[in-house]
Amino acid sequence: MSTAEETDGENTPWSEVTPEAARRLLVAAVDAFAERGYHATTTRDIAGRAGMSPAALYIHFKTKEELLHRISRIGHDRALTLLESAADGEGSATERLDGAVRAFVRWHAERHTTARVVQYELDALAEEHRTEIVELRRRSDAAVRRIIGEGVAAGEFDVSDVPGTALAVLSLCIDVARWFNAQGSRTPDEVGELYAGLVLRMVAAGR
Amino acid sequence: MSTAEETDGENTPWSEVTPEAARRLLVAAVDAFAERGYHATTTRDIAGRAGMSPAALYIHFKTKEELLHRISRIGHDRALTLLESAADGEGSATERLDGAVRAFVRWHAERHTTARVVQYELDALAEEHRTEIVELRRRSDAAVRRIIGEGVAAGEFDVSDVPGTALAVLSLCIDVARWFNAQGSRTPDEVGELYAGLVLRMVAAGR
DNA sequence: CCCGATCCTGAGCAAGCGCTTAGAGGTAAG
DNA sequence: CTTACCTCTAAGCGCTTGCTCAGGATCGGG
Repeated sequence: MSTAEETDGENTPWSEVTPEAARRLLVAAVDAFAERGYHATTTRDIAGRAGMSPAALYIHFKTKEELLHRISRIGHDRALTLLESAADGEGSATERLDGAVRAFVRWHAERHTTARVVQYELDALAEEHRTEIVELRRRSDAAVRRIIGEGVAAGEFDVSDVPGTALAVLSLCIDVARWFNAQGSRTPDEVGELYAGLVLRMVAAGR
Repeated sequence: MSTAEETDGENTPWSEVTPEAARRLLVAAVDAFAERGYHATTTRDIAGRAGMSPAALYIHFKTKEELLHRISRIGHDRALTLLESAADGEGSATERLDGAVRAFVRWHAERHTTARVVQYELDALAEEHRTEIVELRRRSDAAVRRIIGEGVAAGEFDVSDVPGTALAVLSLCIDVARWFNAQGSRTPDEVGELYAGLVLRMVAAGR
């Protein structure tokens, strides 16, 4: 609904987009795409939310699809960075999996507007752009698989189907973007805490 | 992609839709909506897939949205029936949760075309239709919550946040519709088996 | 003052959209 | 045969879509 959630933070989300007018358009597009979906959003709506005329959009972006591509690319880069730095960090596999799930879930809840576009509008991308993004997703999958695999090797986890479990863990986290509501009763931190606990139970070695 | 997956089964999925021409249109709409999304699908495309002229659609359905509503209603009815009959069946909470997850996941995998429309095109429904459907979803949530709650009461499960865990279980199952691919390496049964195991670990009492 | 560069608007084009209408073709009762 | 009904099509209406283009406003350097 509002753009408030995107306008700050420890990491100034869209700072790589310049000039400022282009950033305003992009943030407006994130809101609109998340609210109604890519195909149901008109360029007039995006421009209107950014306080500009429809033609202004085409000074900064060649097409409506380029807007989606830039959003998707930046979002996937951020999500992948979160996962890989958790996977390659220090600590036991248990600690790293806990951290990865916590960070990934927090991002999907806190930035659920962006995440919704990133996770559910993949099919609207042009062929070449989609293949680029799919490669980023493959690396996300690999990061989670790596943590779980190392946990099994270290005897911390008991998992018979590592790829399947990694898929389920990612799937669980991603779906947060679909149901999370900022007005709801849970904060992003609480959801991260809950989910990290559930995931650790899914992989925990017997006892 | 194809309509093959929808054209049979133990329960003849769209048998309640008559006459046959209307059913053909509806099945075509399911395929098209699942493939490109509701808004990106044209009435000309739906009619074309069903081998009819664009105008034929309007003899059987008043609007494009009515098609989506009927698909969504029938799909949600089926999903809810699966969950409630598992929840109210016989056996321990463990057995019932296992059965519920298995059946719900199987449905999302086997009928992933339908499920994708049912789960991800809610926002495209008219206000009155969406509130009707949301009520069905509330009952799905209640069914899962009931099983888990009873398992906790019986000492079979150890769950501190019952609503949160029920939400996560449903979320995990629903997201199968997003990633499941019929050409992939896993059968619906295998996914059901894997997921039922993971869910039981999530709620299992210590040891 | 003029200059070019940058950013934006008003007006609008071609194409495609959801949906309607007039009427054709087939079937079956009277 | 006529008549009524149901199913479907050909044609197209009114509107919205993504996008374009000629030109206006603003600014810093000469």
